[in-house]
Amino acid sequence: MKIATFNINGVKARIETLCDWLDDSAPDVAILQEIKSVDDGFPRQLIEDRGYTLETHGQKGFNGVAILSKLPLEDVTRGLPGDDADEQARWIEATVVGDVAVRICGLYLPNGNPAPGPKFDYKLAWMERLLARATALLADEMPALMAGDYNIIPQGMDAARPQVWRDDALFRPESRAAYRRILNLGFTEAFRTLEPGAGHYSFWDYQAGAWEKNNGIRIDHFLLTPQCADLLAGAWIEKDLRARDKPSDHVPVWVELRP
DNA sequence: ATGGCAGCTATGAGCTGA
Repeated sequence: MKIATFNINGVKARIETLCDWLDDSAPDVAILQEIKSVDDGFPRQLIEDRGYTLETHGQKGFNGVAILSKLPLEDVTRGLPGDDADEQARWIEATVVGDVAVRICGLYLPNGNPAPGPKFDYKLAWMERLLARATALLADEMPALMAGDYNIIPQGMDAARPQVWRDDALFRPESRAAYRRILNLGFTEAFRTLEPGAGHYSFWDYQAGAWEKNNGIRIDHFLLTPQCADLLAGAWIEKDLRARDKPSDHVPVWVELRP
């Protein structure tokens, strides 16, 4: 089973890119972020025509996450537990029922800039709630993964120019420590586990020729529970998509799970 | 990453993103 996470930066602006990608790359499951659309505004028919079941958790204008699957989806939940007042659509869960059932959590972690400030506080508070959900997932002792745009540069090697990001919310010590606390519960970060080298990125800014200069960062990640890590057969970044017409500023990151 | 780009919005100049 091949699973991809992809921050598409607006489903209405990216629908042609998204459909071409589904046709060409054929993920069994796609976890999308920044759909920037309410649920009713999602071009559902184009997705279903391609054989996908679609579950969305949208919001007007910003944020918004979705899960697409060629296999049945069960037990869908929306919203990260822990703060009923949080209205930002950044979390969706569903169980994919294939040869083995896998709990899929799709996330769009807050950016947090400028730091310090209220947006940075929201990021860290959100990560505390993520830690709690991650702890509960581990306690279930089932194959499960949390994937999406983490807005975290885990290490210096995950940025072309790490010194530029030193004070940024994506790289500040508090952000990376919060990310490590989750990892250290016992999760496996799929890509880094299989690819120890530097120079692999999942985002290049639209500005200042970042793509042409390969001035990227790696901020889209798959975190696997031990039972899911046992199934890990591959992990890669679909970098080529960034060079196409009307690209997102992110590219898809993949894992393959094999029972 | 510095403004420069891109997408969104009670259509418009302002917000958000990373």
